[in-house]
Amino acid sequence: MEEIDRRIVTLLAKDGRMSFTDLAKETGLSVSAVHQRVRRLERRGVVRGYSALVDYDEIGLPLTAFVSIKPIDPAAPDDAPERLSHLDAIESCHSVAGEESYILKVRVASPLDLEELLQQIRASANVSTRTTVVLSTPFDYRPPRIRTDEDAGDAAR
Amino acid sequence: MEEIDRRIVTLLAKDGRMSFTDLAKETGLSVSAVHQRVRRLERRGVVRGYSALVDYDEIGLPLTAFVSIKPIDPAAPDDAPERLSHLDAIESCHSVAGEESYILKVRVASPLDLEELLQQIRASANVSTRTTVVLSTPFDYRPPRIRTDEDAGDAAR
DNA sequence: TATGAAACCTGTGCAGG
DNA sequence: CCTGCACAGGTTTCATA
Repeated sequence: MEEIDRRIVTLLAKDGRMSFTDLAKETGLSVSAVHQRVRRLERRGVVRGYSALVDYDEIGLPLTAFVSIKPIDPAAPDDAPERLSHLDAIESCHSVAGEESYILKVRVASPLDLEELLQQIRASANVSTRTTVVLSTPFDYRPPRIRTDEDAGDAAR
Repeated sequence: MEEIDRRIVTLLAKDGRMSFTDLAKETGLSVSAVHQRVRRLERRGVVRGYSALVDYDEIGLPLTAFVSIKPIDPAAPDDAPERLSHLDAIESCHSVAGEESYILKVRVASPLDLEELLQQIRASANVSTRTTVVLSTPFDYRPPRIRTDEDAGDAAR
């Protein structure tokens, strides 16, 4: 991906509703050229979709927690993600290196709902859980800084 | 927030670029009514913004990690978030209950970049770090299920 | 890939209930 | 808080280079 595509993705990550007209102004391309590039980025999966960022307090899900899970039976096949995906309180599921096998991020309305969710997680995936409650969120969902080719050198320096 | 607003937010969380016309169709309201509601939701901060969801592998940041931090000097004033916000590899920063004080989610290009970032984190905020590397991400950024008023009872059951 | 022009569709403001 | 209308501006396609 080269410079202009990077710029487009950066802009759309910051403002997912930016118009093609504005993207064209920012990139110096014509509207149609930008249009083609955005569609291509979507098709290639560089841009996976668009989302409104929501205030979780406002929508009645003020309690966030990280839940690390570990299989009860380490010999059993690991299909935790499929077993957990029906629980829509789970926002994300990452397989991780370390003592536990997955880290989940969950959003619930109350401590009681968290308790119920943890029971569902344990029952659904046959795992033990370790929960870290979020107290506040100084920042979240910051858009990525998209690497330029020069950045590639940074790590080597 | 009542039913129609909830529906609008749900739809925009799933597709941040959905047109007002389509939102109107989905809600049964006129375009202008939807328009007013969306603007109001934005003004009230229920909708905090819009973002393109990006494939981090594709943009050259294939390595994700969770970094838990703990102050070296527990007596010092805790201004870690401000001290860390300039590091744009940090996507999110949550203050948490538990042994550590914050959990950061970071995105970098390589293990070497992760090493460098950890040094910067430790130096910038005078903290120790504990890092959990993400191996794969079965799912992420799932849109929330917005609570209906009936959901309020769930926890009590 | 790029462009400009044409056709069509949306966003937005306003008058009115 | 709703609707419908008007028009400016955005989106999308196409012919062309």
